[in-house]
Amino acid sequence: MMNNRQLADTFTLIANLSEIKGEVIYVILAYRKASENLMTLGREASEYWKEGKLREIPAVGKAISEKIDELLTTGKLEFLEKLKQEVPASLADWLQVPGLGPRKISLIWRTLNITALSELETAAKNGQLRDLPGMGVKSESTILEGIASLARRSGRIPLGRAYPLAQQIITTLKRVKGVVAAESAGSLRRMRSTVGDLDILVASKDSAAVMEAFINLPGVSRVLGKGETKSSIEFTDGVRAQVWVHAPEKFGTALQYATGSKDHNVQLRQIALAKGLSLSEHSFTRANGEIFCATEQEVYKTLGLPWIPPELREDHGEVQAAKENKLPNLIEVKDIKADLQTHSTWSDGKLSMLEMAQAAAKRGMKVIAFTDHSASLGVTGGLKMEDHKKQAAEIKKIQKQLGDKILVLHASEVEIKADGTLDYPDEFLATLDLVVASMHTSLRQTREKVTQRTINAIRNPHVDIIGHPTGRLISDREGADLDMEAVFKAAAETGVALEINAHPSRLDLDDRYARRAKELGIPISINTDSHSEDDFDNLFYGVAIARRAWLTRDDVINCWSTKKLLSWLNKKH
DNA sequence: GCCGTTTTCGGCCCGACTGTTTTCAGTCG
Repeated sequence: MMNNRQLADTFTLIANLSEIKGEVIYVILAYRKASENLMTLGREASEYWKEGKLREIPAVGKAISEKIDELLTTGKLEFLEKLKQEVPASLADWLQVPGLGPRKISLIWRTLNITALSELETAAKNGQLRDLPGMGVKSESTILEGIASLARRSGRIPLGRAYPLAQQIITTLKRVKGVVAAESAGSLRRMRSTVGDLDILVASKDSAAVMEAFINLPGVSRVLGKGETKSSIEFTDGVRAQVWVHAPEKFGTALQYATGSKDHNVQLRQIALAKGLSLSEHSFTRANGEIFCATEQEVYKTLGLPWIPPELREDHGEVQAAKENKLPNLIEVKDIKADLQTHSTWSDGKLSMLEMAQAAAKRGMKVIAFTDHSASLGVTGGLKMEDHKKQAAEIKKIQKQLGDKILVLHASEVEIKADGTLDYPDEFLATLDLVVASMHTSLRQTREKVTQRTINAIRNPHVDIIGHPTGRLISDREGADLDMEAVFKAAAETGVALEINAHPSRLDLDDRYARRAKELGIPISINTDSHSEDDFDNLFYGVAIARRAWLTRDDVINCWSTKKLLSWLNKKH
């Protein structure tokens, strides 16, 4: 059975090959849109299919639902097979080469009759491209550089890497004379868990000075383009950044435009048109003049809408919600009062429990749970049952030192073992204040096995939270092949919380699953999984994912009062 | 190919930048 990612990949391939073939652009956009929506869907398309409700998926209409049906029924798609005979599938890879688009690919392929990327590289090196119509020596070297840059780049950039890098750039640009404001934009500002490149927007009347500073940032290896309003660069590690400079009085429309998403912006432009206005990054224009917006608030106000937080701007219902004044009151970092997964020197943490508790208290936490690993996770120095007596004694001791600054909970991150049992017996789990159950091993088990394993843990009467439920590591490994809908069903029935692990290499649950979990009334827990003091600052990323999932403070157990949290925990311990 | 408080047909993706050109086509976000 094909999963959402495989379906999305199929429709992206159809879009790419159709584009090279020369299909009308709107057909291609429709396939891309459907592909994107499949990727961000909180449920498997196969579930919709079983219910006969495929067309409830946004951007899936008659033609695409029929194709999904064929793919799920037979595993194949006649339409795609035919398309591949017209346009060799390997040409789709060429689109990844920066500077190469469908027109040039089509031209090169049809005239030189080559289809492999390696053949393209050879042709460029041999000077076979420069005589093609509309191409020259420069386009040849652009293509060669593009192929080389493709090899250097390793896919999308994790948010945890992109965000600090962008902050550095913003700090530098803010020091340039004439700069009034500088902010991140694009998917970075929307806080997607990975971003394609870094988008930055600057308000200044002196664009030249900003551009000069931008292309001279440390670590820049290539300047990909430099103009008056837009420039882009590539760093030695292949990361790309782009800056727009607009006059301060246009900053609102420019920031709104640059933040996207594309589909969100399309929605806004349509509302503008209905009001007789045309919205661009520069201004609103109408028959009798222009309206300039220095802030985003003014942009949304002009459209008759409340300001929409960037994390929601994915065209996932936020414009409709804004129209009805039903935008969620999104959770903020300051709402979080408890960190329910942290590690100390008792297992693989870097600091003592006292040091960790003090660091958490400094950041406004009222409760910290030490969830040092259980015994079977040997590499982490996991605790045997008898070790817990000593840990409990130390907690008693440090609690006296800490006073009422922060409450320390004696907990455990208990391994969900490959056979589906937990690392400690139930009688022991009952004695702990809190139990997080997580999987770290055998994540590649079959869907049935790994799903059942997780459900077993959820159904254990003493488990409070499932830690990093899918086990994914961003840009490193896919999560387990879980039947998430079955996992959600069990969690909804038992009231077990699912974690949004805030570590930027995890961010697990991701936003689409967290949103689905909320829909089903499942409590969410946002934890840093801290192993050192700096790790506590990752909370910000976890909250960002929660905001992308439309969560409010009521959805997240870490925001509850200590009293409410303890009474929730006491039911199981 | 999708979608509908203007539409079941006609919109939807438009502006900046580059390179190859002599007024524009292709790429990108």
